[in-house]
Amino acid sequence: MEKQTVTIYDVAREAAVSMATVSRVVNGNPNVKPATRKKVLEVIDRLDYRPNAVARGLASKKTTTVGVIIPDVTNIYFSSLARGIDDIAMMYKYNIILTNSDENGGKEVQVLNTLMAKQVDGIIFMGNQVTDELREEFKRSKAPVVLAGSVDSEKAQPSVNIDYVAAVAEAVKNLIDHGNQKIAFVSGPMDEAINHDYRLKGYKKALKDAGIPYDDKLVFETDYTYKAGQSLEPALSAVGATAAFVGDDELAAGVMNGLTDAGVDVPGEFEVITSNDTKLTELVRPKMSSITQPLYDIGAVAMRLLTKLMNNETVEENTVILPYGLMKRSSTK
Amino acid sequence: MEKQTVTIYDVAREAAVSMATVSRVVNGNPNVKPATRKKVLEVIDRLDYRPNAVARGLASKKTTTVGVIIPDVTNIYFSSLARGIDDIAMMYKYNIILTNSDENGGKEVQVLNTLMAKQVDGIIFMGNQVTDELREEFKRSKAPVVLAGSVDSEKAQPSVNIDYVAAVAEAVKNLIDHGNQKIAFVSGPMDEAINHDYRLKGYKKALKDAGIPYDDKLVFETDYTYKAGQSLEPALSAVGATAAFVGDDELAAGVMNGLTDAGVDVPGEFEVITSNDTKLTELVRPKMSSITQPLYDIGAVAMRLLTKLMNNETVEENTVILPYGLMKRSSTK
DNA sequence: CTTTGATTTGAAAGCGTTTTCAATGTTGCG
DNA sequence: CGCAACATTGAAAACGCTTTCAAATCAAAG
Repeated sequence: MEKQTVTIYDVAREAAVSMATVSRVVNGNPNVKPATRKKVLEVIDRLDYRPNAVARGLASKKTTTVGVIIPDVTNIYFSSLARGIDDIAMMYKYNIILTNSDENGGKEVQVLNTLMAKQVDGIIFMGNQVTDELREEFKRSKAPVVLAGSVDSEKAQPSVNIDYVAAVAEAVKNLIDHGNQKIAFVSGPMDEAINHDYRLKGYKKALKDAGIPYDDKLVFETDYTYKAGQSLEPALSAVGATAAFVGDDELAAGVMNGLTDAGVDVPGEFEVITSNDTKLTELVRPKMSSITQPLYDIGAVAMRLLTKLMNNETVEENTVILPYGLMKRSSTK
Repeated sequence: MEKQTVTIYDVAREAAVSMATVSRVVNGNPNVKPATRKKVLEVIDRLDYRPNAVARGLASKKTTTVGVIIPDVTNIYFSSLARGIDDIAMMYKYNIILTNSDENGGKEVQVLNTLMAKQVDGIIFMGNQVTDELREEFKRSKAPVVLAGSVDSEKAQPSVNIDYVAAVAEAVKNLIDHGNQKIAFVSGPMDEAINHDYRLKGYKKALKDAGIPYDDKLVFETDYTYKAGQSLEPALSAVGATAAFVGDDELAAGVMNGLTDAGVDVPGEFEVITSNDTKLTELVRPKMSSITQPLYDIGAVAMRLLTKLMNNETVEENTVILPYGLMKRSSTK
């Protein structure tokens, strides 16, 4: 009992018109006499005809789907962006092909290629590192690519971000204003542009502005996991830090809980401020102070930008910077 | 400077063979003389030919993409499943079209239709409620549908889950064993099958086994948000509950933090046990005791099952039940 | 050398749309 | 009533691949 598929041809026959006409009514083309349109619509309804998007894609060279490369859906920072992306995509009738990259360069390139093979109309890339190889692939892509919540030091691609340097500087200044002199900088891999080119820069700037010498013993490079943060406590205490700026919320929750579990009072003896303002900041106790970012909007704006690019509309500014803020909760004084 | 696309025809011409032969080598068909294969491969490489998946999909009636309907990517329970799904999908060369449904029946039906229009080879559905309308759509779909971490009271679709009734019963029994008599049941909407048909059933069973009368004043129906949980404290105290079973981790974090913030000691004065064993359970303080579920595996197994269905392989059992456990952390005695 | 059977190959017909271009209908106006 | 101008329609050619089927080639056996 193989399910029978009804094609545009069937509709044309039943309605006694040509395929072209059916195609017109399906696509809302106005050049169809109302009476004809009605007749066709009735047949479509009666036969329960549904246009085959693949055939449509082949003929029109538009698939109305965009590729989204995400490090890990399970990471709430990125999934928040993804939610913004999907909502706007849906609003503009696009679908999302979502793939996890684990920030693995090889996998990213491979995924990018299959996305291009699938003829996506555009691509949104999230990830902390844009390698040269990736940059090359972006260039060769006929589908526009925009980066969401992700930086490329070369600034070759359209992107949507906040001003990380300023945000981190402000966060660190806040810590300094509270009297902290030894402030740890805790981040993911330092070979990622966002860490060495932006966050660290903001950190150094704040120190410099306050006349505090930079000490690389206070820089902790680790990976973005709760566990990694949690196990940082001994080291943090060892260098005599009294505060920390952390580049990721889950990581921050880890360092905070690690501290607390070791008997260090947060924020009494140690302040921590984090970066992404995800739900997590509210779940932990004490609640974490954080740089605030319009997560959903970063995704949404990136997708909106992509729609323009896909439409060949001229966009005034390719790299958009959204506003950030600082939210004081209970992990800082 | 429109980017030129090279087609199978170009390759055929350059290699002085027919399209059929090129197609064969691209698809790894063994009926090609090694020398020919080599020649074609060289041309493919030289021209940087990449097969157009859309055309391929039209011709072969297979798109190697599956649709995934998820309530909200931002919900870590579901995103954990999604991660399992994507990994296995990738392993079998499939891509995922991911769409958020917000558990909104209308949106689900609509999304389902666009997925079918896009000719996905299969569909994975996540959501707490399978409405009649949805069930109808599933039936009419020529692509197989499997439910992941989601129940359908009619059991009409293949699915992958744990034994919710038993798991909840065990969790509640645990609470009872600790001496609690008034145990709250906190869940999302009771019109969802998973709540009224499974979790509540398990709850009642545990009570009955212990000879404790069921009292519907102890049943709290709310939505799956942190805030909702947090604001439950007054009500919880009012009915004199000393423990709660909660159907969702974020919700549970909310009730626990709400309790704590109101000065109630967890677990000293009030125990809470949650359902999904996501990362969140470890982030909050006290850490939450939970039913454990193989989240990643539920997604992975669902996807694996789907690949079999898509291949028309016979599967021994359509509804697979994965093992659960109980993890004691610090929110219970 | 033939024959025979197996291996390789190519021609061409789809797959289900969109889109172009020409043909046909229709309307308004003098 | 005739004609220009515009509205509506249809025929057929793509789109880029897979797949079937028959033709061509080849190797081994007689």
